[in-house]
Amino acid sequence: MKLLAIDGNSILNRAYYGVKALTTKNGEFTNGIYGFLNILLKLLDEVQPDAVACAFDLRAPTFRHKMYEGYKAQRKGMPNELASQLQPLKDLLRALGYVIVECEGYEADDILGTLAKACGDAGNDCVIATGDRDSLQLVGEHVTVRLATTKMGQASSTLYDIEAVQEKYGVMPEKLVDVKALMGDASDNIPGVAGVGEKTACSLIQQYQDLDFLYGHLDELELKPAVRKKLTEGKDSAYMSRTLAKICCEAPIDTDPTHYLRGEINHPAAVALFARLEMFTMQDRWKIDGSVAPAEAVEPLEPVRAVCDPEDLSEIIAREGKADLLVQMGADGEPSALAAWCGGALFLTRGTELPELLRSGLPLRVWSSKPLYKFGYCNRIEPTGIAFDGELAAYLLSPTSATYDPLRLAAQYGTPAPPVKPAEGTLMGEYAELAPQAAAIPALFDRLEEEIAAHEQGKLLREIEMPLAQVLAVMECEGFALDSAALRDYGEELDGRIASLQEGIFEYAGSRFNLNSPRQLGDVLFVDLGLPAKKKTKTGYSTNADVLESLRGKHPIIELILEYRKLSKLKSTYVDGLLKVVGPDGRVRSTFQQTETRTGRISSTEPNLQNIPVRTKEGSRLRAFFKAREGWKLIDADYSQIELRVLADISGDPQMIEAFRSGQDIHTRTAAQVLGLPELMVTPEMRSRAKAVNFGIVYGIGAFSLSQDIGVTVAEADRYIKGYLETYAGVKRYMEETIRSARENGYVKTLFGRRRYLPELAASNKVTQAFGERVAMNTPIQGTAADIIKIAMIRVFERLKKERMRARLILQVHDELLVEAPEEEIALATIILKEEMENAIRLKVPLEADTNAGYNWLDAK
DNA sequence: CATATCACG
DNA sequence: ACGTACGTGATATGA
Repeated sequence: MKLLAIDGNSILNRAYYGVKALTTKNGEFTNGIYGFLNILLKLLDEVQPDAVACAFDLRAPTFRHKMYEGYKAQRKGMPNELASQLQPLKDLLRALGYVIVECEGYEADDILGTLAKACGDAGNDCVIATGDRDSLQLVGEHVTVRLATTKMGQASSTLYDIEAVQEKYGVMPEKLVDVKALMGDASDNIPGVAGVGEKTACSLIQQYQDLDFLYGHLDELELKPAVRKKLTEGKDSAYMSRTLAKICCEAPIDTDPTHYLRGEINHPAAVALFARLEMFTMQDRWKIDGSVAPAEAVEPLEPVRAVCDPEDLSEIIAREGKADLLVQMGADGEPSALAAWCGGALFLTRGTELPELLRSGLPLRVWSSKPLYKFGYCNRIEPTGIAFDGELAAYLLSPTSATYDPLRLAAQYGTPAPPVKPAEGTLMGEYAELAPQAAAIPALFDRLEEEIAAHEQGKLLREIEMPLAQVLAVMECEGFALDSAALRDYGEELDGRIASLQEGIFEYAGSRFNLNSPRQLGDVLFVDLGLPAKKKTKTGYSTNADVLESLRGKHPIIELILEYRKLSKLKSTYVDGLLKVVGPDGRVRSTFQQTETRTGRISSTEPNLQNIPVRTKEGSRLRAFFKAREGWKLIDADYSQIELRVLADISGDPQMIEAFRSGQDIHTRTAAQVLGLPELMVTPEMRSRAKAVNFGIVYGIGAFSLSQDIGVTVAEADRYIKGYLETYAGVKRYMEETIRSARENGYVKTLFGRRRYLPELAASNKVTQAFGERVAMNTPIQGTAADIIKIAMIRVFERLKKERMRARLILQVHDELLVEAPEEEIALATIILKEEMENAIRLKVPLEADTNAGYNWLDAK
């Protein structure tokens, strides 16, 4: 028998400090667990044990602690980020079938000692895995220690047997306690003998074996007078230290190694934990079945009957009056497979019935409705029965998750999928993958609905997110026309300019190198040309625009590099990037992600149409290539200062409310109010600083960053902020109150009940906490603005439909909507846009939207 | 696959 | 003593 005995606390500790910060998208810290599992995998591979015991400290005062109060008293408590990982780690180890050993009044060390001794006595082998050198005293004929380390995320361990200990310390393992008795151990608060360090202690024990002999013959031994004096004075301390250092080998635990044979894996529990920790690769490495294998389900569930390829699915559903659907959509936007839960049975089909089901208007609960709306839009069907979207519900419940997978969520919410049993005469075949997912859905939906209700997010889900899915679907189908030919020409122009800039840069540099490599560029600028380096990154010198800007005028190469950067960004990301994704009909179709951001905004991918250049003249030329179709125009409408208006509303600050009601320019007004001047006296510089402060306030301002932004001293920036918060005392109160309530509840929410959890606030790291506070201040503002424009989008969509217009929404850019309309509809569509945006909700201040029409996006802005 | 950079609100 | 504004996505380099 070979037993692997693990010092759980010590290994977790090593793992935590050895693996860089790692959190789930939710902010839960996971680096210690991750490192622990890595080390464990490695150990299992190296040691090939028959049994494994994982020992952990209990928080209760320990046996040794009681003997000497100073012991470990000063040892710093675990940081919160580590302590929070202990319980999930233990749960996970248990789920993986390992036995956890804890013993009231004893430390993990003592448990290891007891196990090692019992193994040795019985002639079994014991390998101790720890990060702590204390355990080396346990090494013996049958006992070895593997000292684990994690360097740069790489797990490795060093093997210590009797020979290795002797080589390293020059004494037998069991004498290490005597060495420690003399030298002490600051980290464990073992005093030792004052003035005796490692060297002296080792050589004394090498010569005289142990404490008893040393003190028994102290007068006869040849010792330096100074050493003799120290030893004499430190005798009591030495003996007490030895007691403290000696690991107890008689903890009342089960020492039969067969007790520690690995048990059955609890797949559902493991899946749930791995999902929560977002360790999907790790889950695979532990060979955990993500589909929650039926045999190991916590409570065996009745298998559900699956009927494959029924001919009359629509009839069955019509009879039942409702169904839960999981539709697999192909790349072409057509359904490739469909699973329907109806009347307690599962029906699997190829998806040809989807049109009929969508047309029926029967209440359907689905996972991800947007693809269904897209399919409907392409096939001139308006699905009216979609009653619940599980994916959107899961997003609202936890907007920080990385993915929303029904099986993982079912595991997380404790609603495991029942096993699926094909009905007689049917073969699962191509549904093998869909069926287990579909089986998870009804119970998960029920659970999600309960949770949504408990969080009071029913309106948010049903009146905002779910209707929005249809609006986004239509926007994705419509796309945005791009003048590819003109864009290609522009690309060629850019190529020419980029090439000549590059030549100029190489000329100044005196060498040719890869200009796109910040590392190579850094070497050229700060080594070859000897320019002063401003900032460093992890990998070298920073060469970002801020740095380059500050070097302007120091060398003519700088200007060229800035220009090169600007143009090559335009060429590669926008010209080439967009040309790559234009459809055969000359339109680009973005995907709008509705479950991506932590604040409730939507995002846009492949291509991202929410970051098309506009701030520089050169960049905004790109917008001219985005155009309306023949005979149509674009209407652009954007909210004016929506975030500040939201802030005025939720803070209720009378000054700020008055500022917006007055209809004056907000930044000028802010400058005037803060500085106590009439608005006419506000200079452009004052206005621009006030504007920066306004922005800063929304983000959770800091004096340092503001000073960077507007180029004043930190002290001056600090004065601006103080002045601002004095003028708008209601804003100050809001910020404080929001943080307080975030600490109390663990989350912040928007006006419409959208939540974001903030585990960062509980971190022990000050920087992390400060970040949590800024997020707490910013999220309700950004999130409420996101809620509002979503409402506006739904209203615009509905109005255009009701008025039977051909105009349609094609894009949203956070505070801006773009409508494409036939020329004859422009006037009406413009009014509709403006009205619906400004009236989406009634705040304490008016909402304003500015509109503009044009043949391309540049003109319309 | 991580890092640096830069485009947007 | 330290790090430094909120939220995104795409591209290129280099380990």
